[in-house]
Amino acid sequence: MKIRAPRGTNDILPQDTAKWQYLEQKSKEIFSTYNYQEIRTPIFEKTNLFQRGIGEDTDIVEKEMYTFEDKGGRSITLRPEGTASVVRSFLENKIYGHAQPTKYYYSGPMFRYERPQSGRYRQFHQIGVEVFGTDSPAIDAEIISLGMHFISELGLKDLEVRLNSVGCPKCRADYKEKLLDYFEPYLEQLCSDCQNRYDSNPLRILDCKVDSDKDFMADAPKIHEELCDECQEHFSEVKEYLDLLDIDYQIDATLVRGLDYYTKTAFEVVCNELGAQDAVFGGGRYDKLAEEIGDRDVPGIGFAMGVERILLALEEQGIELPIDREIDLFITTIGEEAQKTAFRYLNQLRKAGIKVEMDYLDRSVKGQMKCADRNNAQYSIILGGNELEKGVATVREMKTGDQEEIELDNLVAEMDKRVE
RNA sequence: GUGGAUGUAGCUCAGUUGGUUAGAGCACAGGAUUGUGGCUCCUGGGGCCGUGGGUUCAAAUCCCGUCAUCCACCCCA
Repeated sequence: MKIRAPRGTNDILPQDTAKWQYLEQKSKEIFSTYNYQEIRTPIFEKTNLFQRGIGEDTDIVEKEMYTFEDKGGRSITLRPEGTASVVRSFLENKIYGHAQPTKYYYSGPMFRYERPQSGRYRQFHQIGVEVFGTDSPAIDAEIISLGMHFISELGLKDLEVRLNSVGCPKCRADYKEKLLDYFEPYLEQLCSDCQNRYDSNPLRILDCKVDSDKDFMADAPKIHEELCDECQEHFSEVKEYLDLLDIDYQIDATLVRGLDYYTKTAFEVVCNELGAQDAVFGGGRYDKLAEEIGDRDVPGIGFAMGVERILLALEEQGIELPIDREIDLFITTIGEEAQKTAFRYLNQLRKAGIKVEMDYLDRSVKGQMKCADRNNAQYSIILGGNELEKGVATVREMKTGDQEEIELDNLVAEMDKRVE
């Protein structure tokens, strides 16, 4: 086979699409009980939306975007995440003029040019939520609770909520100074990556895997201890609301969002069975993002969860989603005349809403029965010369092997009664 | 972008120090049972051994390139 799916992309085949459908349907159900509504935005946007919305200095923008020029000479990018588009839409459609808050959810494919590995693909899928128009700490707790509600409902276990606050531009700038001062004498001892981080993104030094064991790490200043009064207050209220909901969490000082418009709450929910890419969902508050993209000061917060990662975790934990793979009946025929008669009944049964299948490959009776079995048919109908002569069909209940004859004229009505 | 491992049947994998028609289990098809699934037995169809080059009398096996997959780093869902 010469032509293959591009690197990092996956076909989702019927045995899996059933799981995807279940997941999507379940998420919609739960999100709507929290009064979140679906929003659908384009899968591609103008490149500068993401440059502004995610940040020029991020890896995503620097090296991971699928960017191309369209025939009109515009620079277009396949969305690498959902938030920027949703914020853009919120501003463009002037939703801020409506009563707030606005609570959205979305789901769909995202694209990042990265080396694939477990739980990471070039086309991957996220289900996410965004809330605009309030900076209430209750909403921060609500979306964490909402995400946990959803994945717990699926049966996932061994989940850990990690929580931090990255402050606001003001207190974060002060903190950065403190951090730089602190690390300056140790600069020589840091790994080469961290020496770069010292200039580009000092907060990242804190969760470096290479340097984590070095003794000076433990005493580095923690951001959640250096917040300004407002951010401190917000953070403790988020914790209070989470406590009210009995949601366990761990404060994680290494959890950061690099950019200036990310503010206050940052969180991540990890699953222990997942290996290196262990975040099932993650998000945070971005009170300065709307200002960056548009010119409105609108607070926002959201999370995104990785559908592939959820599926992976479910598999690791041996959790079977309740998926119905049965058919109601399978029609087995003997001879051409029976086959044609069956084809008519097949049609009538289907129109009555009964899930029916038959053989199209001229298989032997035994082969057709096998087929019925493989399809998990509840009943199989046998139609041959004997039956045609008597004007009946033999109906076999597959589980018990019990058989009875039913008048062809009553077949649809009788089967309708029998199937569940 | 960096590092490591791996590519043989639809799937999981054997394949000896290079040696003649490349194997097994599962799956699939047919039969044992003149018209009846699940168990058992028999038979059968399926492979450019990822791909391109090289070494050799001879390559699935050795060497190099390339593509892909997996794992990890970076970063993130």
